[in-house]
Amino acid sequence: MGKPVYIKIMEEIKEKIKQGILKSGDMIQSENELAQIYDVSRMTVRKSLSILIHEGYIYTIPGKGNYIGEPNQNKHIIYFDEMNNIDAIVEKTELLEVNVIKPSVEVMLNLQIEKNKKVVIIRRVLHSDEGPVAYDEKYIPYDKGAPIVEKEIHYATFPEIVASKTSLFSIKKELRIGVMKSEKNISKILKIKEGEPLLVIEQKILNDKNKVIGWGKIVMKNECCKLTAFSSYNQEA
Amino acid sequence: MGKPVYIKIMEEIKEKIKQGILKSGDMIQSENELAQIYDVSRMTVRKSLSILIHEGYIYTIPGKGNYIGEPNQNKHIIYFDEMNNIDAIVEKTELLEVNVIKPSVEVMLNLQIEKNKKVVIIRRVLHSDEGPVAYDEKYIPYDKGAPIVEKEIHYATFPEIVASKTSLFSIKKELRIGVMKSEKNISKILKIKEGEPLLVIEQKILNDKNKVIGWGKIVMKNECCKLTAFSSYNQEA
DNA sequence: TAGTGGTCTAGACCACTAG
DNA sequence: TAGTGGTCTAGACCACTAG
Repeated sequence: MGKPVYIKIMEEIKEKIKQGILKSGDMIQSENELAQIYDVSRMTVRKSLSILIHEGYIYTIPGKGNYIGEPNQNKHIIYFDEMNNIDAIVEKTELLEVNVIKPSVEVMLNLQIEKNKKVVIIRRVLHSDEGPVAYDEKYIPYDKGAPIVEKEIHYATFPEIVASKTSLFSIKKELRIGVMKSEKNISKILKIKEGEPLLVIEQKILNDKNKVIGWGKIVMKNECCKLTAFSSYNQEA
Repeated sequence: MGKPVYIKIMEEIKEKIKQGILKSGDMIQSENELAQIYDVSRMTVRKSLSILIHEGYIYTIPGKGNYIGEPNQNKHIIYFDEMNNIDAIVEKTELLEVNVIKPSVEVMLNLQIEKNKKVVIIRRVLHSDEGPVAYDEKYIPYDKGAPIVEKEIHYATFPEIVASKTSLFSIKKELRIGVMKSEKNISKILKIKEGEPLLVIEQKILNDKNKVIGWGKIVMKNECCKLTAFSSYNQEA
């Protein structure tokens, strides 16, 4: 009912784009023209347009005008968090190991550290109410004197574990999704046959200066842990 | 150098959040106070805050104030498009089949159509310069009289194929990522051993009214097609 | 030179919150 | 009742574009 004017204008233009009345590359009316047409101030028009810009419907060339964008249907949003997946909610975690070790080459490369630097290893098994669903391995560069509190690690997500050192707001995360065949060790842990396909999700945690402050991978049984992603158009609306 | 004032204010507040000076749940100064402090108009302050809101740093309770949010490190952005993956760029596509068929139960359920409705099936193999990398199977509800142009299908992504009927702006996409063991047929096509693990990405295309207008799945050889996702904080900055 | 978008102001009125 | 954010205005000056 009492929709603000800027929302109405935004929706009208969006509708024209969706219906194809305005097409990719088309220039839309200038802000001044729109202000006249809708009998509002230019600032109100700009508020409408800023939403469309944010959602990717239009883009601006300063000095020229506003144009209809190219629909980028390849951008998606995915929610991932080792504790709360869509299909299986983790009921229990089992801490297999917390230790300070010499890193393997793989870990060294991923953490971008020197050879003699030690790392903290954390190994967990995540259980749903129906049994083990995922095996989780995380590595953090070891700083002398930084205590490792096992209790804190039990139910924490990776960002939370690393966050003791920095604000959760200042870290970035990178996921890498792939597959692998279940090996002997993992098969035993997850109670599956050897050779079964597993979903592998690598997590890299970066700080504000793009320094790697954590790396790990989680391998998941397929049946319980599919990932879902949504195209980002219209999502924010 | 000539950064706008609203950017500076935004960055100052963001920095305080990242450094932990302002913590989750804290209320920040009111818009009027900030306007006084920075000696700008309230509208300028609001512009700064709107960025922080959009990026998830703060949230607003009307009538009360603006508050520091909870960092949601589980939201990621992933780019996916069957033609341009990160590791393997598709050089060539091979069209195996374009046909109108009676759908299987799986297809029927996913397209949410009735039993007697026919569907268009499109089967492709995607090749990089090093050989086959993915096998792709798509289904579209068949409308009488809608021509299927093989040429158009060859290099198109799924949204592009469906888009002839609607604007690309009015569709939504849903991905589902999982794994599977390579079966006989697919093994032959991708030239791999049976039982090898494959990444499976289901794509569901929805129109404006949330009606399914396309469903398909693409299975990818692991070595060449890892997916990468990034946490969405700081991405837009 | 006329027109475009980018930034910014100083005000207004509103619904809502909370003492 | 004083204060908060939400909406909106009518103006200003700027850098930039393109004829």
